[in-house]
Amino acid sequence: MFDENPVTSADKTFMDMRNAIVEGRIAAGAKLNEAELSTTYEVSRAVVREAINRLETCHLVERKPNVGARVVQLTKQGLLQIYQVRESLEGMAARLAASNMSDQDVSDLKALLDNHKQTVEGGESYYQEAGDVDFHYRIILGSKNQQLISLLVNGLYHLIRMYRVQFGMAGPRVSTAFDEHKNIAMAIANRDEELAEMLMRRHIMYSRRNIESKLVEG
Amino acid sequence: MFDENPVTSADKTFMDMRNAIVEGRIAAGAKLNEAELSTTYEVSRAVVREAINRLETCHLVERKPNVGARVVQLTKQGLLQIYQVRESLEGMAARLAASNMSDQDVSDLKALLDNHKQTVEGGESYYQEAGDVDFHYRIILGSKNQQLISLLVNGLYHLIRMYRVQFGMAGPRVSTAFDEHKNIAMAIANRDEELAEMLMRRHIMYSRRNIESKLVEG
DNA sequence: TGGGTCTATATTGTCGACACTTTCTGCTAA
DNA sequence: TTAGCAGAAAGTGTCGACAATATAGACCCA
Repeated sequence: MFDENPVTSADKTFMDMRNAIVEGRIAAGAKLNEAELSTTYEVSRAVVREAINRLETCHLVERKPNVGARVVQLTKQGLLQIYQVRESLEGMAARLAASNMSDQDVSDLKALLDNHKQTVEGGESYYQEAGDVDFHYRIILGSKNQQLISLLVNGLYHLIRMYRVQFGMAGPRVSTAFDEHKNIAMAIANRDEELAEMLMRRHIMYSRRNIESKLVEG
Repeated sequence: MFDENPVTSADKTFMDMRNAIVEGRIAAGAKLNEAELSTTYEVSRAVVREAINRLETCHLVERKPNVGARVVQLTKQGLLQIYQVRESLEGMAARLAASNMSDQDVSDLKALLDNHKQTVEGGESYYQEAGDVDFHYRIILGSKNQQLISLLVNGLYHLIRMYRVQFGMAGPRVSTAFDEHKNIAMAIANRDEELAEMLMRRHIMYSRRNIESKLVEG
């Protein structure tokens, strides 16, 4: 959904590694050994290094000169900081989307939610997750602000996914979240910038609180 | 101010190229030829490629597979989009700084402004620019939100500088901006989160308008 | 003359080898 | 016993060469 097809070998290695990290097959905090990875993925070290560079760009790994790269550590504090940033940026995205989305964009968004509704009623949690990501993704694109799009899509989204997957919070708040989505879409359709931003910020805030409560339990 | 000393050869090349781009010695929109750059900076192509990767990370260049990298094009629209994002992110930084800065941080900030005042009265425009960057930088750090810090410092700030330098807007609004800084610092010292955010957002908005008016003239 | 194909050239992508730095290990000496 | 210092091992940084791809230009044909 996010990425075009990988054209170069480094593209593919980057995506493979990214998925491995997001899904925890490469553990959080783990050291990345270039030689080892190059045999695993059957490419040269140069390709692995290129892939690691890009992983660093989307904040999934951290590098230290002459020492190496590690997968980021997942912490409660880190998660909350991401949600703080998300609230601000996606709130803004919703506001901009309300003024910049084309009518076509808006009806596509509604159609997405209709589709989504079916699967929610079916109760399939994976599709719920995917649907949620897709919804947010479209609003980000709808902002038509390239800087914002780049920051969120290339910069934060995979990290968010990583937290969701590894903290085991796929498909929370299913029907509630769906209603929130519907209201946001409505505000955007009405070109109500202020309301769209407010609803999006609250939507993300609720999501954060939901996660916080789970973390305290866990 | 921003960066530690370069430890590796790629670090140095990256910084050199970054300055060259920000200051326009490598023109906006220019194609980056790896072989050529490798002779210019007297390093291997691998090092140049690494540097280009990092330049891409801070949005100063764009790469296309099998084609190459170009310096970003500066457009009025792009500038406005950056300022939109800045308003949101730095507003948030100011709010977080008001709650998270240590008392020591706050007095350092005040001291900075006092120093700054002297140079403003001296009327030295270069120091004005540097002082402005430094002020904003401290508030960003004061937010203590790593994600936010990374997005702004590694992701946006050099691009902003590039616009400022190449659109020839060094040292605008000198004394006005200084007063705004003072008010923001005051709000932070009073731990008034809401006011700090609002003042910062307006400060950046004024700055944007100032630039917009210059652009229409130019 | 215009369009299209094919070749030649330039440029990026990938590779394996070597250089340098860090880290581990075992030894020496107080 | 332990602190500290070699020396070895492991890992990252850098390099030059080769492979694959895209671009530019010549040539052909309608």
